Amino acid sequence: MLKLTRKVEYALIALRHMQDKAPELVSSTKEIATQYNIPLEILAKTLQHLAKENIIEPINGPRGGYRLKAQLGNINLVEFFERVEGPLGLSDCFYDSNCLQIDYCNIRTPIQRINANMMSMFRSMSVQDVTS
Amino acid sequence: MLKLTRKVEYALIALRHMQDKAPELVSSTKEIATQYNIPLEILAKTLQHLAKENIIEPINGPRGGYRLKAQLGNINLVEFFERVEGPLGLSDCFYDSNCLQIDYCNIRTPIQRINANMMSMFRSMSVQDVTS
DNA sequence: ATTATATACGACAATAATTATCGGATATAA
DNA sequence: TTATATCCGATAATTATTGTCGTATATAAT
Repeated sequence: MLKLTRKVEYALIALRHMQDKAPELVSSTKEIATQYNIPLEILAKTLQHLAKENIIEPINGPRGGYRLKAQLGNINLVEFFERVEGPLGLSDCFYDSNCLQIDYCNIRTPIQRINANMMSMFRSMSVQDVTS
Repeated sequence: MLKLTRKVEYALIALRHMQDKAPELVSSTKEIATQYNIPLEILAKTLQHLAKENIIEPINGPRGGYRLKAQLGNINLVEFFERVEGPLGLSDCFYDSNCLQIDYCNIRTPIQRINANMMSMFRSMSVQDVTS
C-alpha cells in the first residue's frame, strides 16, 4: 500500500544516472541495466516510454542510447508519476467510478481531502529533487 | 500506485459508521456490510483485526457486534495504516531489504526524504479527521 | 437446555496489478 | 554489410490484493 512502482523507480534511477553525466553524453539501456541490476527489457520499455513523453531523447544505432531532454526541475512529481503510470489518487473513485461503495460511501469526502494533501505534497517537489 | 487498500477503506467506513452512533450502541458486521455493500466475510476479518488492535470492542452473541473502544483522535494515520496493513513506505527497502538494486541504488536517499515528507503528512492527521 | 445469531479464525481460491520475457522490426554508425 | 542500438506488440510469470468456505466458540432469547 502507498508504494511507488518499480517502473517509476527504474525511471528515476535512469534519469539520475543521465543527470550525473555531461548533458551531451549518451546512456544506453544496457549500460544502465547493468550498472543498477535492472532487467534489461523492462528498463528498455521504461526508457521508451520516457522518450515518448519527451523527457529523454533517443539516439538510434550503435553507440546510441538516451540523454535528457526535459528540464527535470520543471516537472513536479505528480506530473511525473502521471506521465509514467497514469492517473493518481489514494482511491480510484477519484478518476474512475465503478466502485461498489460509491453510492453509500461515507468516507469519500474526507479521503478526497487527504488525497488533496498528498497531491500537493508531491506537487511541491520536482523530479530534480530526486535526481540531485 | 500510491493507493489505499480496500481493507483500510473498509475499516474507515466501519469506524465512521460506529462514530455516527451513540457510543454504547453496537454495530454488527452484517449491518455494515449491507449498508455499504461490502463483502461480509472480508469486512468480518477486517473488524476482527480492528478488535485485536483494541480499536473496537467485540460483543459476542445475538444482538452483538462491535463498538468503538479507542479514541480515534489519538490515532494518527501512519499508526492506523500500520496497525491495519503493516509497515509503510514508498519503497520496501526502508523496512525490508531484498532489493536487487539496493547495493548500487542512486535514488535511495532522495526517495527516503520524500517518504519522510509523506509520513509526516499522514502523521499530522488522525483517524478522526476521516470519520468526522 | 435449545436455538438462533453473532464473532473468531485458519485455509484456500479467484482476481487484478505488477513485473518480467520473447520475438521480431527499424535505425544508424562503423 | 554488419553490429549495435532503439522500438514495440504480445504474452507469461509472479506477487499482492481481494474474496470465499468451513467450522468453532460465545451468548441472548425462548
